[in-house]
Amino acid sequence: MLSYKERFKYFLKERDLKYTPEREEIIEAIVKLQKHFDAEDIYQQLRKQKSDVSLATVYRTIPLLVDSGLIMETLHCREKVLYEKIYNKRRHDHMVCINCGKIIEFYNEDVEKLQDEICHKYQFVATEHRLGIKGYCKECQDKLNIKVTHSKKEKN
Amino acid sequence: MLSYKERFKYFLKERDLKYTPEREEIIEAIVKLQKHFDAEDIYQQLRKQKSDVSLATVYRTIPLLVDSGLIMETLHCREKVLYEKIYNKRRHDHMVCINCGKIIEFYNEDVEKLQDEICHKYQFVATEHRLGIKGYCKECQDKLNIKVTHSKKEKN
DNA sequence: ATATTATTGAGAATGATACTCAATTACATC
DNA sequence: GATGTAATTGAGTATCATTCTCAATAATAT
Repeated sequence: MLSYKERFKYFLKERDLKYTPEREEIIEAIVKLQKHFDAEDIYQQLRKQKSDVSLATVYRTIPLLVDSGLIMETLHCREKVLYEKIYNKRRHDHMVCINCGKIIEFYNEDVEKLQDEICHKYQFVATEHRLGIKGYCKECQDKLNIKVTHSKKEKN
Repeated sequence: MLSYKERFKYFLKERDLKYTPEREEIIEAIVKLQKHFDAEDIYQQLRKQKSDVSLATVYRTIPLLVDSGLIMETLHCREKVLYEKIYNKRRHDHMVCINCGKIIEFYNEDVEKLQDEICHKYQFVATEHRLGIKGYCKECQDKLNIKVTHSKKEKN
């Protein structure tokens, strides 16, 4: 398994694109970022590294990072696109607490099986899926005094 | 089951908000809209109805429509939020063709079961979920000569 | 070393959505 | 039906993330 830098360099070469210092610094930045991040987070991390790659270049580089399989768009939150590193990580889905904003990652084998089943039925070839569950995390349930009533909708 | 208008009127009254002609015209517009739509689509439908509700009012009304359970945010496409009517409809998920953009709706009971299971494990209380599958629809598979290899990732 | 072509930064442009504010209106109460 | 009050409206402006433009620079192949 190649390192992030090597993988990116290889990807660029494949497409006759150039491996510039700016692109290297961006790779260094995303490697350091944890969890979910947006373009601005990458830009701030670059500042921390004393790099002065422009925000425009960050935006220009994101599609390359996505195409090279290093990161992927995962969540839309408050009109922002969030990314996360996916190279060398197993895929997972998300639960988002609508009270505190906490993001919980989970992996479930059955989701993949279900996807296969559904795609087969509709003659669809999937390249990816995203399952997002919104609701309340344990802490917020306690805080807000929400009672657990599994998936039963309250009548109104 | 109340009509869209009655449901909205009731919702507004509950909150001491006013049922204005503009809001009524917006309701009439969304009732006529099919499938997935955005704020601009509502605005255009209003124009067709010879209503001159402003776009600002459309944006202001959308959260009310969401809170009243008449529509819901369903997909993010090209940085736009898409909505769809959900009142009196059973919930479903989506497959989106990344070639032609076609949206296929599907309902699968097991998705709900899976959600319960996952939420139970993580002590999470779900209010909603969204499963989106991206890939290629039948027509585009044929057009692009894509072979079906269910969910096996090609090695690279 | 040179030529070619991609890349960069800066700033302007875009486009969806939100805000501001004065004028208007819905509705509860009289 | 008239009145008061708070909600609502349209128009225009503001915001904010993202994309584009363009001239200057730099990475690679030869």
